[in-house]
Amino acid sequence: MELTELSDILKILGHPLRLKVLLLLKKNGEMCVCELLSLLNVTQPNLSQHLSVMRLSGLIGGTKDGNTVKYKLANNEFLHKVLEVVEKFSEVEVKTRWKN
Amino acid sequence: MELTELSDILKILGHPLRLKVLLLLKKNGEMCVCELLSLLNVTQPNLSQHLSVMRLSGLIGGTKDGNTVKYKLANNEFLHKVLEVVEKFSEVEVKTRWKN
DNA sequence: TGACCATATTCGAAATTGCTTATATACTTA
DNA sequence: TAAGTATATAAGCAATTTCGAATATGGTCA
Repeated sequence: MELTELSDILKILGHPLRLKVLLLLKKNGEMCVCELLSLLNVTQPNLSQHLSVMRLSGLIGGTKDGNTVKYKLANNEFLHKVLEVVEKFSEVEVKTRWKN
Repeated sequence: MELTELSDILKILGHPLRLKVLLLLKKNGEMCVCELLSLLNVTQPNLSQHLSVMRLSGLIGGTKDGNTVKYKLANNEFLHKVLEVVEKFSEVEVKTRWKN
């Protein structure tokens, strides 16, 4: 991978909300927007815009399931490795998926 | 470390010039600005500004040696781990220090 | 001292980012 | 079909980033 490609990815990780979403997706495998929305303290359009950024850059993929959209991490080894490092250094307890 | 602290660091890595500088410092241990300047295709103020950003955020440290300033990576384990991942995925041949 | 280095800082303009509010789309269900 | 739900998109604006040009600082050496 080219250096600019790597720095582009790191730049996307360089926002706390996006980083948190990626960690949640890594931990939970697949989540719909409403689940993310219930865990993160942001407005729906704001979250949607960040998801859009990550989708367009290929870091996440979304599949429509009826009325909802489920997102998961893309198959990007660099992304996964960096997220592993982040997990290791993060004290923040990334909440698991809400279960009823 | 808090998530915002981690994303702040990743944000700084999310610029190709800064990333390249950090990789060079990691590889070469210590370099003066003029060496960096000779390897990177940027103006001196531009490089200096980026160095300033990295210095202020604690990712690098500089020591004055007569007329020149030598920079090296700070002792930041998270930074080192991420850079290792970047190195692993980077096809770009990071040039070693210029020798005469 | 005065003329050079190497590096840093300042300033201003252009581009980008991040957010809010409003609206659109698309699917579901009554 | 109409109303509701989930998600996306658009428009506008403030804040931030990035860079170039100009200038400042501080050390060296003749």
